[in-house]
Amino acid sequence: MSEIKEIRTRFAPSPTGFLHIGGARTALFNWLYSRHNKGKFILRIEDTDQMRSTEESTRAILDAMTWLGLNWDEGPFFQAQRVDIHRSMVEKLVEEGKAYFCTCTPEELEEKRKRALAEGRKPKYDGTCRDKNLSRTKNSVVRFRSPDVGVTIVHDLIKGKIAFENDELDDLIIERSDGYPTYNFAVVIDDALMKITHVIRGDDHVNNTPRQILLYEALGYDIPEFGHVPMILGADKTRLSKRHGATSVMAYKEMGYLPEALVNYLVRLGWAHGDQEIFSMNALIDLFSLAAVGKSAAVFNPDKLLWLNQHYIKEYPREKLVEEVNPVFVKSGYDTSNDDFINHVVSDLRTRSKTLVDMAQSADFYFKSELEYDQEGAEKFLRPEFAGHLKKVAEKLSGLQDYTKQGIEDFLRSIAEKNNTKLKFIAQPLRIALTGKTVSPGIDDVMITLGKEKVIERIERALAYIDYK
RNA sequence: GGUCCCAUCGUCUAGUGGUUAGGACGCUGGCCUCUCACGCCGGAAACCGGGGUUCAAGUCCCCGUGGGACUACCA
Repeated sequence: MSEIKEIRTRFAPSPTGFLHIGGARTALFNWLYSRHNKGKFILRIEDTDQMRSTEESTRAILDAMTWLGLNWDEGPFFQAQRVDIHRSMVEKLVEEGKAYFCTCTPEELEEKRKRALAEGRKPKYDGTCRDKNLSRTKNSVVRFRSPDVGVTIVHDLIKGKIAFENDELDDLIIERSDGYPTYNFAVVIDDALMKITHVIRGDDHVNNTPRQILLYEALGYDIPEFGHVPMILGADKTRLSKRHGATSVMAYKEMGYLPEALVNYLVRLGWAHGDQEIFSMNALIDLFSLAAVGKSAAVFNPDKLLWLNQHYIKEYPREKLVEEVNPVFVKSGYDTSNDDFINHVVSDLRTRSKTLVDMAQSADFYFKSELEYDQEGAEKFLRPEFAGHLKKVAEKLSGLQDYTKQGIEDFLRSIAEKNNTKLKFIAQPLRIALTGKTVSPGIDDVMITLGKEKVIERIERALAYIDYK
């Protein structure tokens, strides 16, 4: 009986910008895999690029993770704070003859690379310093002595077996002249020391994997499992970027998306469970597996995300939806102090809003004290021939006992009947009078939400408008 | 250029040798109806090409083609 190892995954973004859609999905897959296996999810910030890393970015990434509900069990660890460890490992490799100092300048390297490319050779390091047995100098770097024979096999959980000829791999730099480790080295050290069992990341890293495996071996570490998830592409099938619209997770929050919608959308990009489209977080934790992750790149489809968002707005528990939309209402300048009123507004609009921002926009008439009438609608329905109907409604409304959806509908229908007209010719003028628009929630719902008093007030104002005209 | 990955409707995908190739978004026809939505019913829409293997191939193999990634003292 073999010992059962705790599953440990990690998300290791570099803080050089916001958390984007692709990174979020990678984080999500890691999170789900650890949760499904009752393991641990570790967050590590890869900030060894001192030039490009910022604290704001770190903050933004953490915020976005939190918003999505991707909580971490350990960290955030900061790679730059671990350079002493990395350096000591570099030292160890040098001592063991598995790494060496190199004094080739970037300019020389660039020159050689260009020439190799021009002559149709592979632009890999030519080993100039490999056997010179140099020692550290001011601008020296440390290179890994990569084996030039043999084959390195990556057993990828998603893509299967991938073989690389070792002579394709060159002696990569593991420590830069500024003393900081490079990505391929630091990531190996940290993953090994943090006991990461499953490295799940974008498939732009597959070509790095054999180098990293060689490093694991040189360092004497156990090699983790790898799973490379396909990229997310834009509509033109190139790597997703700003050109394709919003790519920042938090931008979607600003646009009125619900985190559940984004998570649900993201998980379905590359992963499927039969025909199922809608997944709660708990369902995902229960069902997620790397075996069901597809191998091919996926195109980001904003329309489907929008549909999911609409779905979640429709299905959210009302209290939760009210909570989510409240800040958006406040931002629009609406008075949200009356809970009962807001509850009604949200109920009226939830089946006709694709985003929270959308909802706030169409909710404006509930909060305005003076309505502006939609021009076409007013011309069509705020006319003398409908004034009588409106007047009747206003007059009789105060006496209406059954102020409910059904009661109001019966009431309006009876007025239509008595005036020998269709409900439509009562409802439409009423709609303009109460909402200023030709499009709104059901007129009965609007009346309930607004309350008798405001309804009568707005009808009177509309009547005045008709007279004035 | 080299290395590596990928390939089912426009898009996301189901499919693990025998299916009328299924679902979803979008598009579209209809129903419902006080408008708009929601909801419901229906429609158009796909196995990149060529060779094998097999009684049988979207599914396995090979070769093309197309797309993508990497090829940094970025991660």
